[in-house]
Amino acid sequence: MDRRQQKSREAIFNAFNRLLEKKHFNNITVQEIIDEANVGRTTFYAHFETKDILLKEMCTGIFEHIFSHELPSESTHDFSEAEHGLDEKLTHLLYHLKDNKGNMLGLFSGYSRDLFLRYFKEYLSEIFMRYPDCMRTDVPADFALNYMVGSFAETVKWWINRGMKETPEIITDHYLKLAGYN
Amino acid sequence: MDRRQQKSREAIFNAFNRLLEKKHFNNITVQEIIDEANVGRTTFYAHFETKDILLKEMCTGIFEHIFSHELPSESTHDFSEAEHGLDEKLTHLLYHLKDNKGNMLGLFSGYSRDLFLRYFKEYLSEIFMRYPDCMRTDVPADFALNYMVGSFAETVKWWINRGMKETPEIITDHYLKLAGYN
DNA sequence: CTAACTCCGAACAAAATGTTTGTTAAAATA
DNA sequence: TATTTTAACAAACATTTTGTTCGGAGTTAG
Repeated sequence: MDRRQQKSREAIFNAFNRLLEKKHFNNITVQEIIDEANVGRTTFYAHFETKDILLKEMCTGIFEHIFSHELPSESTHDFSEAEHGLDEKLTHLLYHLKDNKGNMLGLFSGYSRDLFLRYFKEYLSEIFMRYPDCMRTDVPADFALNYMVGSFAETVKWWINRGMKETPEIITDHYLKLAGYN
Repeated sequence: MDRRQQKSREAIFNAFNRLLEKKHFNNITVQEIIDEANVGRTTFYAHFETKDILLKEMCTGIFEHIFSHELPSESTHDFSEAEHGLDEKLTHLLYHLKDNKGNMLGLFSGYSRDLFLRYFKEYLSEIFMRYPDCMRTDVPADFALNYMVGSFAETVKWWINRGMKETPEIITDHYLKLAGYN
């Protein structure tokens, strides 16, 4: 890919991220992003059709990076997955989030956590679906999945809200306790 | 209060609600609301400073109505509360939501559920805090509260998403099962 | 009845949106 | 190296949205 494209794209992402630290997504204008990123108006629209698409692409970028470790390709020998329990997976995931905090401070700790978490849940479902054993069977399956994903996302939000003070191990432990996994 | 004010306010709420059924909050303009409500531009801004405040006032209006039954004043004799368990409270709450569906279809089933749920959770916390017994003690108290509120909100979202097919009793039962209450 | 209040439409400036145009510089290709 | 493609850019543009101001007309309440 053209080096210039990367540079522009990067500049826009960074500017957007900086703005997200200070303002809510809704109240950020394309004009502000352009000014902050110091790119031409035309350039922005050449890269991103709308502000929403910018957000979406930013999120998928993060998640594809984070979840690439968590979701090994289908071709991988299956027992390698079985080796890692759900608790290890979740802990590992939280470590990735904590590490990425610096890069994605705007999305994580800004006024737009909810948007971030909406995309987060999509990827989270993939993980939980790989652990059918931890799913309760006395309620409908999709209800159970939604409950696990939703409550974990809420847990992460709680964690982020307070500045990620606790270790990932502690959070996973608390979560799995309340989820009735232990 | 002036009857004209009520009429205008009502017209704006209804128009906003109709628009929320079709479009996401972000993509609704004040102009559209004005046109749909058939009120003057000046009138809108006389009532609501911004679009966000309009949403907030609409939500608080709903919740104050719904939760007025659920949160009796402090002066009420306490044992009347103790009579009703958490399960009955939640079921009762879900019935209110289901009844109000017609009026608040836009908020409930539109593209802006997340916004609705954010305000919802604030009121929900009030309820759960009245039932400290159902809160786990092997994790921090605020973690437990956040977990209960968050997972219930996610449950409600799931329920709404699918058109509220199940009865409130069923939903409460499923939820309390997974919350480890039974 | 009167005084205060509310609505309305029109007009307004300021800001944001999304597109077009021609030019310049960088990258890919041959 | 020379050529061609590609991207960035500033400037200008029409359009839409925002939020405010004005005077006039109708409604409400004391």
